[in-house]
Amino acid sequence: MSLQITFPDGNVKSFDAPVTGLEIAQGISPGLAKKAVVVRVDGELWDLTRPITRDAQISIVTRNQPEAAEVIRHDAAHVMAQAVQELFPGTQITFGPSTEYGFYYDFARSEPFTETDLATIEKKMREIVKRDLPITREVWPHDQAVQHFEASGERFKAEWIRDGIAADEELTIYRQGDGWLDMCLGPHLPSTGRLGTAFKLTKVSGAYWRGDKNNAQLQRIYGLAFASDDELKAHLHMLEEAEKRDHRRLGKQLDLFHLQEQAPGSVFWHPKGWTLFQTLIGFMRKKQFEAGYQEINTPDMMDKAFWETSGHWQNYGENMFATERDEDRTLCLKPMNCPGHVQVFNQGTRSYRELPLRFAEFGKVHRFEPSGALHGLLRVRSFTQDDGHIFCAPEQLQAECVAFTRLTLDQYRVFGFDNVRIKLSTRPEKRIGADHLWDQSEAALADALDSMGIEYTLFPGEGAFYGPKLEFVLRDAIGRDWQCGTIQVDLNLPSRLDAEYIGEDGNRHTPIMLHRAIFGSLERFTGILIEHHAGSLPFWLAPIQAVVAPIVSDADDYAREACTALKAAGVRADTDLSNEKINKKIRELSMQKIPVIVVVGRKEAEEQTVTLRRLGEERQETLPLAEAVAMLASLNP
RNA sequence: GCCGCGAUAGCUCAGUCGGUAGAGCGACUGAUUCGUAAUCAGUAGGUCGGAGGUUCGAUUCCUCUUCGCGGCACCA
Repeated sequence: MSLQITFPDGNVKSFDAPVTGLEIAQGISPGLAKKAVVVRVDGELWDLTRPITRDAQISIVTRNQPEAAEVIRHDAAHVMAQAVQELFPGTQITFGPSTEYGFYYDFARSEPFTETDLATIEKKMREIVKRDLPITREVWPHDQAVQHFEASGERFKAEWIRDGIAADEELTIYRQGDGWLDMCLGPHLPSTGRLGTAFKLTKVSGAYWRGDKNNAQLQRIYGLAFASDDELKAHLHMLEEAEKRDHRRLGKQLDLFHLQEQAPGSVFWHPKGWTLFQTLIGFMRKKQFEAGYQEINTPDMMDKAFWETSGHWQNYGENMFATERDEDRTLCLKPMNCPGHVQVFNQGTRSYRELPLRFAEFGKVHRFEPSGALHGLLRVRSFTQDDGHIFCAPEQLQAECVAFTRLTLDQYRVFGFDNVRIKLSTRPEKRIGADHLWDQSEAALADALDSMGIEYTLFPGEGAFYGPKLEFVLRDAIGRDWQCGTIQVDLNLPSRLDAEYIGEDGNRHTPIMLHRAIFGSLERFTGILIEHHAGSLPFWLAPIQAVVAPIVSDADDYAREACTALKAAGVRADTDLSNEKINKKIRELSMQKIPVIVVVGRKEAEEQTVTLRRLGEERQETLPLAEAVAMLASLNP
């Protein structure tokens, strides 16, 4: 027997007998063998100890390569599972994959794991790493695997093999040391010692077996794992930084808003937060006016019967708030603005000449979100949408999509979001509306993007039952994605609510309706904005844009004068006349993320000048008061 | 909604193996007027999330409950 192994550099080596990746690596250099994690065999990742029995192209994957991290993380999950079973006999293993920065493993155990257990488990993991147990791959027949797991009380594993793995599929078992084993696709490291030390257990939580809430509740333990200690350290540092920009923390620190238990999921906006909120609305109001929208306002509560007609009660009634009064009618708080907008459209007789008709509303909607889903400003039960509905003829669809996409991307850029991705979701299995309308609608969305040369990702079957949609996903300063804007074609609601217009041909037609939003939820967008900028909002958005800080109290009057001048020019200004040294004032105002500190001392008062210090800069700039006022005022839109 | 954890001064947090609580910052008062990230001193401030229970006595132990946090599920 002879086999040819081809290396990445094109070199070929012959072997007389099956050879493992580890042996090949050792043949090259002991250093390589030590750094090796897995071996790539004809594009597939294999265990280093798995014999290669055929001609193949191979490359040794070392731990500093990106593919290695996943193997290391997956191994960490297995080592953790073994540690848990050694420490807590009777705990069942289920499933434990690698994640973006680490791993988790779901366990079934009647007693809950506590935070202190994490330290114990982690210690045991380090012990298993030290034992340097060999990890070996075995192929088992299905029956044997089912029998084994059932005999050892691993009912979840047995179920998974019975239901989840086809009989003709190869079933691999990974043995860690003598006693412990798990069913797994692999690949794995040759021994537990290679895992290294760069891992850390982070949290314990609940999870449902196979992700279904009707199934058993399992306990999930999360951990981080990296190829090197430095990477782990860097990641922990990053997490700390992310925590510092948490909008809930900054909301308190910067006195923007608060939440309290009497109003779960609803926001108390403080003056500064509301200023920011209103600045966003004002900005969008202006942009939408320029884009041909007419702003309207529709009722917050409407008869339940109306929501039955629109179909919302049947589909989403579970999540709607309804009144309870001694009346023979029930009113519902609106979860969406669209039915109201159709009512405005329906007043009078509409002509094709009026189309496209674009309505906008900064409407506050209420949705009964599950208690466990609430999260600061990002997931609330009452929120304000920058909602809009466009009523148009089919042939106007594409142009409207183009206009909206342009408007949306322009606005995001202004807010500092340059990285925006677009998702196009098309017809699902269960849907209403004729296929030719779906054809037309999907084409309108796709052609709109193509005509602008904008890339997008297709999500077949992910559209709403009433029409296809585009979704706009923002990537923030630390790489997190947020879906905000959307435009959705609605082939359902107009006819359901009897919307009609008289066409050029004199006949009645049902308009096509587009739902669209750019911010989505203003509350949520505000939260995203706070986190994206880590609280240091750009000048034009900052609730307080400039604070005049006198150095000595002799300059207080001049400080007031300067502040008045700034306010008169439309700058959101304030004074800091506290009896503190300028050092303290600079510190406090910097921590409050005030974009511009206007320092005035005796010299400035005499010369009618001001000294500006911008947030995050030590550079100072002294200039005449009038000039400074004009300059700062010009920064506002 | 589910699993787990938590709730102490305006904020951040310490504490009490059951004997009615402390710090720093902030607030207030006074002194200080000091040119770019914390001047000094003093004072006030808490039914220890809510309701029940055990106990001579509960902020501490138990039960329920509300809200929050971390995930899971959900997100029209």
